[in-house]
Amino acid sequence: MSADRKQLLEARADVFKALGHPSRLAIVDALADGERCVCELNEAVDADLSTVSRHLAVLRNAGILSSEKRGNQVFYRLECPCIMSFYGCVESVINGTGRTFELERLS
Amino acid sequence: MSADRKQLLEARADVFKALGHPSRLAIVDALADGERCVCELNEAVDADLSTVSRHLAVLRNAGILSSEKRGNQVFYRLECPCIMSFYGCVESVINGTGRTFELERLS
DNA sequence: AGTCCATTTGCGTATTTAGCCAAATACGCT
DNA sequence: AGCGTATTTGGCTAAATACGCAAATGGACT
Repeated sequence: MSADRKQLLEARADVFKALGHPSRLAIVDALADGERCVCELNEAVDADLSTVSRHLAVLRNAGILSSEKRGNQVFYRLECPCIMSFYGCVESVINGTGRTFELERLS
Repeated sequence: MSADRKQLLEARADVFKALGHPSRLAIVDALADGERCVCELNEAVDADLSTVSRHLAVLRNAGILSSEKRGNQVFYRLECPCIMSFYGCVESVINGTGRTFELERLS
């Protein structure tokens, strides 16, 4: 396997790894319809604020979120809303149906 | 957060977690155009056969792959090929462009 | 029963990740 | 400068994950 390919696979894996935690998916959901500050996200996640902050860092490092400080607060937003389009397929995996819903057209 | 929602988020996270490893993504790629036996997949992955076997188990448990034993070989296949459609968006996350390529139409 | 082949599993170790608390930082306001 | 609010970071512990080696399993064939 070439070094380039290995790098590509690692880069992709990092994105999926970042999505691989329920709290982080809750954060992504909460950002689906626009930016939120950390304190709002904290309410969506049922974990210590410091833990939420670390989850946010994971998502930001993966390139999934971007953040902007305004005044006292830090606002996070989805960098690539296309992520929301994963769920149809993910749900089909979960249900074990093999169905692909809307995304079928793309394959 | 309701128990149902928590369960949904965990189920989704399990799928992403399963995809969150470069060797497992290499396996998924190798299965993109049809089933393969373990020994073929082993060649695609540069790791001990026992490690590959465990990666396969992770993907199967997540519902991403299914397996069938024929003769003394085990064949794996992608249960939901729609997963391949994730890459456009994932690539855009990696590139940090915010572009969504083909998937944009779906959001 | 015995052998070969393909795959999985038991087990030990090393690494990574998640979580919390407490301390640090950054900003706005007085 | 000093205070209050918002967020991040240091440090620790517990739990989960990844890995290879060696042993076990299961099927096919003699």
